[in-house]
Amino acid sequence: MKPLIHPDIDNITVEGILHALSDPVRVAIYADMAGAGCAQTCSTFLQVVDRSIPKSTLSQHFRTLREAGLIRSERQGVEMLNTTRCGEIEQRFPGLLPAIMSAHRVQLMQKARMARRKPAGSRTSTG
Amino acid sequence: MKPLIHPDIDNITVEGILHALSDPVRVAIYADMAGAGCAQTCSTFLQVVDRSIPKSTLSQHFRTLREAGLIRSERQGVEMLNTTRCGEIEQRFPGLLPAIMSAHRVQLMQKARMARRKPAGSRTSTG
DNA sequence: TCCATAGTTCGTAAAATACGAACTATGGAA
DNA sequence: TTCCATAGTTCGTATTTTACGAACTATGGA
Repeated sequence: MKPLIHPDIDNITVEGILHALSDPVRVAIYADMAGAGCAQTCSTFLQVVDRSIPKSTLSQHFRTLREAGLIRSERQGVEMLNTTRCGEIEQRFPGLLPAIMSAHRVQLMQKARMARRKPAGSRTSTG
Repeated sequence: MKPLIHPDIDNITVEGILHALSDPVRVAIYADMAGAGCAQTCSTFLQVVDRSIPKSTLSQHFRTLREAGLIRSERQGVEMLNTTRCGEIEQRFPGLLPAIMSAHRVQLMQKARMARRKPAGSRTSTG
């Protein structure tokens, strides 16, 4: 098993962060993790991401988050404990993650409103 | 020629914005455009992005920015005038774009510092 | 030693991206 | 009107990235 890669704080890039968080599954994972306040295992997120996502795919998503510098993963017995690196990133890119998380919440709330308005799976046609 | 697609403000997603700005060429274009204060043509950015980038590729980048809702493009005679939609987006996702642009500037400044420190094209080895 | 659990890696099919060639739309000159 | 130049788009294809099942690795416990 190859050792996990955690980039040094100075090698974390804005593009890497944005790319990592531009995927709905990953941003959901990250948001949940940021809100959790304590380290969480990978499998925890099988519940967060309600679709039954293959664990190989989930593993890749964690790798992407890790190599973008967003999270730190440490083996703890048979499982893997993940924590966000938001403190470090806040130092390097002040306000970036809070703004993304805030925007993410705005979007979640809007989605919830839309779902309440039109129950079945219909979408607005946007030319 | 198909009509240009500009998503309605309510259909602009955080993921779409992050994806669009997760490319170094696109974020450079967007940053320049946001700083310009007036509409700019596509070809303007051939200078901003110093690499000689093919115009088909540049066109695709503009399309990505446009369809993510970040910019608005209007034909003006023989050329295309582009403006950011930062006002609208600020309403929907307050603070998101300023934070990304700020982080981008931090990164540019760090790169400039590094380049001054080590003139030739050498990079830090980050395992 | 054997098994279960948690996650990684590999192989391959599907999707996204880059870029040259060909095309479209507009404006100006002959 | 016809022809040409400019600015940008679209198409075709090679390359890169991503998704996911199958096989593998690492740890803990019976």
